[in-house]
Amino acid sequence: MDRRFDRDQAVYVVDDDASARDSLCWLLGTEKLRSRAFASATEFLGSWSANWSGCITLDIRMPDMSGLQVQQELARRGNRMPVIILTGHADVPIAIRAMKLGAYEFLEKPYSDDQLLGAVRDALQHEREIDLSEHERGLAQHVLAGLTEREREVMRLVVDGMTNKAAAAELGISEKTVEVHRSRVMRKTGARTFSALVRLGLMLPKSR
Amino acid sequence: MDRRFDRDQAVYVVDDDASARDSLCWLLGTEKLRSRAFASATEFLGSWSANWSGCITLDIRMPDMSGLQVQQELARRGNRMPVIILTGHADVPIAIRAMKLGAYEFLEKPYSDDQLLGAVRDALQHEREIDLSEHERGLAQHVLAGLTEREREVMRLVVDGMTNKAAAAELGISEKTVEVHRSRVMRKTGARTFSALVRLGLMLPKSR
DNA sequence: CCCCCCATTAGGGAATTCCCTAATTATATT
DNA sequence: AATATAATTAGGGAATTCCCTAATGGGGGG
Repeated sequence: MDRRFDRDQAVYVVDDDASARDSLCWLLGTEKLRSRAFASATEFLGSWSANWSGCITLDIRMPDMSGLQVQQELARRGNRMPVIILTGHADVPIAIRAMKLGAYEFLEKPYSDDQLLGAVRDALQHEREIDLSEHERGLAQHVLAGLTEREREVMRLVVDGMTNKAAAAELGISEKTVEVHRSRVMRKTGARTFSALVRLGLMLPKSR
Repeated sequence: MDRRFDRDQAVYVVDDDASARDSLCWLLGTEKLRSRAFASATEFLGSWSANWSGCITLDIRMPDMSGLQVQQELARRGNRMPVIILTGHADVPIAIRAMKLGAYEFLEKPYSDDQLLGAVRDALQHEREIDLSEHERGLAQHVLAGLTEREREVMRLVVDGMTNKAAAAELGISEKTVEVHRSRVMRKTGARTFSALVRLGLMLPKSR
């Protein structure tokens, strides 16, 4: 259920030029890097999935859609993989736009094998680090999702600083009930201390 | 004492070319934007202060130091002002490096007045927004700084989830003492609930 | 129809927090 | 020397949390 453990990284190669694709994938293969090739932006965006892991190499000049447009679309969809722009027809304004759109690296053809492999390795490492820090958030969301509606409600109030009594009054239920929910929340979330619960609660969708 | 209210933004113009400086400052003046000019990187870095507010326009090619080096130095010093690169001798690799160093905008000479003013306005707006969200952190740091060493110590432990008893054992002092420190911390910080204290504590320099 | 999950309430006891007053010692400031 | 601040400990009482067991009613699923 938790896709966050599909941590097999791949390099997603998007380029309309078949020979460029092939040589790139071959190069990556020699370094034991898994790659997957796409002949067009639409093909890539069509199969893209939010739980892919790795990085993307993107050509700027493609027939169906520019690489910058692909970047925009990826950003809109919440993509987390670093994007490496590879292009033979670059100028400064395009490079700047790509970087503003969040590109991780921007290489002009011709680039050396080492440049490319270095960029890919850095990107993969970067993604691992990003993902690591977001892993906790994911776990938090997961356990939080396992709470019942009422439990989340109670959690929100007590984490916000209310005493059991105040929360009970707020919800119009008995203090004893709040107590039960609260302890169940602690058990389900695995929070051993109240402060741990507060920290967890910061990831709750904000209340009122 | 709290400099965060010195919110007068200025545009800090760094360029070794006197005529470029002058025309830029004049242009900014016509739009009621305050500016301050520096004829060299060293002059600018020499007067730079952490509590300046506004944005920076930087030439890349300067005699004493390159604009990229200035960016690095600013980053090292924890500069928060957006940097706009203005240069007549740009190529793609330089542009990419500048962006990776965190440049907010990168304009090639000749640029239009509108381009420049647009970039400056965006940068100033951006800085205002950044600063707004960091204002709370600043306030937190401020109240936290008003605590004594011992109080911070106790706060760290209890916010970390320890009971008074456990914290007392950890510090080798009486539980009663911890109690006193704890309540004083609550009073000094203005935290009315424990959860508020925990949230405040998240801004404390990391513990063990 | 029975079983499980959810929400609810209850009693009771141990541990803890919260808040009050009060006192001692050391260090630093005036 | 007198004052102020910081750190320490103490007693006591009200409020709260924490943890245990126990029971009731409503919904769903098998």
